[in-house]
Amino acid sequence: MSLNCKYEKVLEVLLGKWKTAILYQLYSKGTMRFGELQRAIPDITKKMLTQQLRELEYHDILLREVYHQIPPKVEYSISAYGQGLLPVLLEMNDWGMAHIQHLNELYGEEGSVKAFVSRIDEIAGK
Amino acid sequence: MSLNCKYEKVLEVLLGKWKTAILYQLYSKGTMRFGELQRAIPDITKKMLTQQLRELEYHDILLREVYHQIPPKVEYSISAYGQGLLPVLLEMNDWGMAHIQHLNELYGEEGSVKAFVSRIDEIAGK
DNA sequence: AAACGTAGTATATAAAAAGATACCATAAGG
DNA sequence: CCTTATGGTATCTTTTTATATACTACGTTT
Repeated sequence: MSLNCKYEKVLEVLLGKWKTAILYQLYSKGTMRFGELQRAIPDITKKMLTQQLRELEYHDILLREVYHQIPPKVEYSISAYGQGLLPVLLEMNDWGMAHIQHLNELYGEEGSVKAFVSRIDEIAGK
Repeated sequence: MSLNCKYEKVLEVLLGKWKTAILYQLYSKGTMRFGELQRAIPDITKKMLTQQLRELEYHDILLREVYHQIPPKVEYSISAYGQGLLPVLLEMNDWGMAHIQHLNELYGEEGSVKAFVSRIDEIAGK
């Protein structure tokens, strides 16, 4: 078996409450400005958006282009390297959708978070 | 594009500091007892181990078999359904290994966490 | 009768992540 | 000369996660 724990690296790259939403926007829409991203992702703060963008940029998933003008303009997009992550995300996506279905079958519609918590309590015998 | 944010579900399943290690053990070794898992994963506490096992059990990734004897014996293994997660993990694994390599090329060997932090600071202009 | 082994639970604490809010620089437009 | 727009940063508080440590149940062994 060639599973050697390195898939954790993917988790590291995707880790953070907002990465999913950011990547979804950028993979779908191509290029977006900072403010555009912020408007597209309700409730995210500038701080969080900046932080998560920097982390993705560090991992070379994102490209950041600064236009030196005032008011400032900064554009974000998926890098060429970052495109290579897409197939992985798509496979995760497929499994994820099937899993939501599976959880419904196991625990019913109301499911997801609510059922999750109470099921945990139940398993724990509370 | 069929990326619709559901890959987040995989993250949810894999979320938690110790899930990676637990799954690694169980996918590799098949069936393990509670204490065996604890010994195989240095530094994990019983509390964390129990919690993470329960979460994986909730998601039907794991099977928990209780032998009613004293001292107690409880065996954990990957469920049939959980086997379906393996291809996803393997693909994540492949990308992860390549990514570690990519980060080395970008930032050098000492890299990973240390370089990560300082690079973030650098990008942030500190 | 006390100690051991197993698979936990309970409770309190510390550390990490996220959120709220205020602030900054600068040019253009009124 | 005051306001607006943009893309942030700084600081503090709250929430979420993880850790440390002690405790339990019970049959078997010493």
